[in-house]
Amino acid sequence: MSNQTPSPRRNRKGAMQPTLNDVAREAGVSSITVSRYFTSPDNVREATRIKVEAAIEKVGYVRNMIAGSLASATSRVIPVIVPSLSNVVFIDVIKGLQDEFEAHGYQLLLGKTDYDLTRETQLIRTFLGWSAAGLVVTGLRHDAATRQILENWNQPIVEIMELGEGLDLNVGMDHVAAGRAMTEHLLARGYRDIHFAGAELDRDYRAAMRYTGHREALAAAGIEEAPLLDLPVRQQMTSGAQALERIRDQHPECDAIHFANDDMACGAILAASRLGIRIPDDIAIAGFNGLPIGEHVTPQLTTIISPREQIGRVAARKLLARINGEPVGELSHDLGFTLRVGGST
Amino acid sequence: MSNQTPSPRRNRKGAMQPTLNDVAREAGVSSITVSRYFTSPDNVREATRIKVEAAIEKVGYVRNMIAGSLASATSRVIPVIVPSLSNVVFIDVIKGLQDEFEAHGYQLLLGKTDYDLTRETQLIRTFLGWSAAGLVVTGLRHDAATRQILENWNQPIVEIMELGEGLDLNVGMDHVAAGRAMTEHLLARGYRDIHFAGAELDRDYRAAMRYTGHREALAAAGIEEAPLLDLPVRQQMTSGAQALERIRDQHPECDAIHFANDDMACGAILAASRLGIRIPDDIAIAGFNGLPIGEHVTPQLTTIISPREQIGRVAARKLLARINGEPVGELSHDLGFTLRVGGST
DNA sequence: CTGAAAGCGCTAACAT
DNA sequence: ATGTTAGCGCTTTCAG
Repeated sequence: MSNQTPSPRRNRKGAMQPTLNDVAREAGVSSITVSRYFTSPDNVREATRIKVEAAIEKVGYVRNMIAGSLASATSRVIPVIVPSLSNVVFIDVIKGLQDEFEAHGYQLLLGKTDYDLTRETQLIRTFLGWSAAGLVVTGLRHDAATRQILENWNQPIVEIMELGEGLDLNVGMDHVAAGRAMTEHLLARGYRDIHFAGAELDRDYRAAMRYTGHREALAAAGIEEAPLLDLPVRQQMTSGAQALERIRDQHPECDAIHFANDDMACGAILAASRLGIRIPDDIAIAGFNGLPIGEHVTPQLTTIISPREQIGRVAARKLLARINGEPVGELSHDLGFTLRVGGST
Repeated sequence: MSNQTPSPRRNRKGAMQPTLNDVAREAGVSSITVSRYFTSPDNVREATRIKVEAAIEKVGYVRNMIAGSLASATSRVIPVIVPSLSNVVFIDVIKGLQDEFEAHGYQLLLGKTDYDLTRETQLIRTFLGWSAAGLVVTGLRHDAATRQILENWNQPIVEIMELGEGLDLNVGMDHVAAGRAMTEHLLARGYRDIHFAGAELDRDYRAAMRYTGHREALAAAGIEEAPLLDLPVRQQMTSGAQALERIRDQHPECDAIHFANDDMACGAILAASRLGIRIPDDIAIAGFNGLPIGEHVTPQLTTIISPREQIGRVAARKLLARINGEPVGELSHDLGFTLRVGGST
C-alpha cells in the first residue's frame, strides 16, 4: 500500500530480489501464508502449497535469512570456536560438526582463537550478535568475561574435547585417563624409564592432562619421577625427531618415549629409521590420536585413537536436539578412546 | 515515541538485549549517532565518541549484526565453498582465508559440496540469502544453475585453486604446468617408463589436469604412451601403497611413478621400505603438494609445493579489496609453484 | 487453515 | 557533526 512501485522492486543496494510479497501476489495468497509454507508447511493446505510452490519457482524467490532472523530473533547459524586450524584434531571435529549441521539446515560460522582466551571473548561477543541458535566452543577453560556472557545467554552451548563441569552440554574424552592408559601399557610391556615429550604444553593443556595421567600411572607403579621434555612448537614432526635425538643424547638409559601426539611420534619413528635407531629395541615410541600415518610407518605406531570426528557429530546432534527442545540425555558425554598397539612398543 | 515501554525492553524471545536506542538514550544522543560510531567513527566528534563509548560499556551493548545487515542489505559474512574437508589442501586454503577475513572483521561461513555441483547450487542459493558481502568458491567448473545465479549476483566472487576464464576474480595455480614440470624433471633424471597414479581422477579433476601436463611432457619427449592408474579412494596413503604394489607387479619395467599427491606418494615410500623396494634405484617416486611428511620420509620426497595457504590469503585480500572498492589488479592471479627435489627421484 | 497489523533493530537518505 | 524519517523483508500476535 505504502509502496508505490509494484513488483519487482529494488532494495537499497539497487539489487532486485523478489520478496515474500512478490511470491504471495503471484500465488494469490498473503505473505504470511508463504512464510508458513517455509516454516510450518503442515499448517498450509495442500492446494495452497502447490500454488505457493509454483509462484516461488516462477519469480525465482530466495529466502532472505537476514530478515527472518531479525523478526524471529534467532538464526540458523551456529558459531564454532576452535583454537587452531593447524591441528588435524580440530579439522576432524569441524568435519563432524559440519556434516551434521549442514544435513539439518544449519550454517557453521568458523572462529579461531589462536589459544587466546581474550580473543575467544571477542569472537563470542561478535557471534552472539548473529542471534545464533547455539554455540560450539573448545574446552572448558574460559576467562571471566566469556563465562559471564555465556551464563547470561539462554541458548544451548556445547563445550567440546574435554569432560567436566561445563556451562551447559559437554562432549569429549578423558585425557587424563588416556595418558594413564598409554603409560600402563608401556609399563606392562616392561618399559621402566619412560619420558613424556610434548610441544608447548602450557598452551596445549589437554596434552598436559595426558601427562598428568602418565605421571599417575608411573606413581601407581612406584615410579616417582616422570621426566618431561617440553619443546617449543615448530613443525610437529620435526619436534618429534628433535625430541628423540635430545633424549637419546641426554638420557641414554631412557627406554620409551610417550609423545603428546602422533605427529611427533611419527617424526621420531621416521628419524629413527634415518639414524639407525631400532624401534622398539633401542627405544619404544607411543603417540596419541590415531592418525592414518601411524599405520604406515615401520614399525606401526602404538597410539590412542581419539574419537575426533565423532566428538563433532555427537556435539552437533546434542546441540540440535536441545535447540529443537528434544531430550539430550546426560549433559556430559564421554566418547572414550581406544588403545591401538603397533610394533613401536 | 511509538514505544511505550522504556529501556530495558525485551525482544520477542523474552531475552533482554540493549539496543542502539538504549545506548543513545544513555549517551544523550540519537541512535543514528551511535550507529555512526560503529560504521564511520571519523564522522563522530571526539567528545561524542567518548560519551557513546561510556554508554556502550554501561549498558553492555552488543551490536545486532542481523538488523544491520537487513537495513544495509549487506552483511560481513563471506561464504566459502569447498568440495571436501578431508583434503589438507582445502584446510590450508581455509586457514589462509580465515586469517585474513577475521583480521578484517569478516566472518567465514563454511560450506562443503562433496564434489557435487548440484549441492553447490543449493549452498550458494542459501548463502546468498545471507546478503553475503562476497563469495569464495572452489574451481571454475559449475553447473548452469550456479552460473546463472552468480552472473546475476552483483557482489564480488573469487574462484580458487585453478586459473582460467572465471566469473569474476580468480586465484590459483596452473595444474597442467605443474604436472608438466614434474614429468620434465623425471625425464631429465633419465626415467623413461613413467606411470601416473591417482585416486578418482574424475572427481579430482585438478589432479587430472596434472595428468594432462604429464602426458604433454612425455609427448614432447617423444613418448606417446602415458600409463595411468586410477584407483578408487579409500585412505590416500593406503591407495599409494597399493598403487606401488600393483604397478611393480603388472609393469616391472616401470622406473618411476608420478603420484597425484603427497599422501599417496608417501604411502608408497613407506610401503617400499616395508617391502624392501629401494627408492629411487628400483623405482622413483614423485608427489604433489609439499606436505611436511614428504621431508620426513626416507628418502625425502620429490614434490611440487603448492601455495595453498597463500591462495587463501590472496583470494581473501582480493575479495576484500573489491568489496571496499579498491583496485584488485589482474582478475586472474597465478601464484605459481615450486619443484622440491628430494632423494626419491 | 488463513489473514491483518505491528514491529524486530538497524541504516540510507535526506535534512539541519 | 548530528538528527528525522522511513523503511529493509520477514515473523509474531491476535483474529477470524
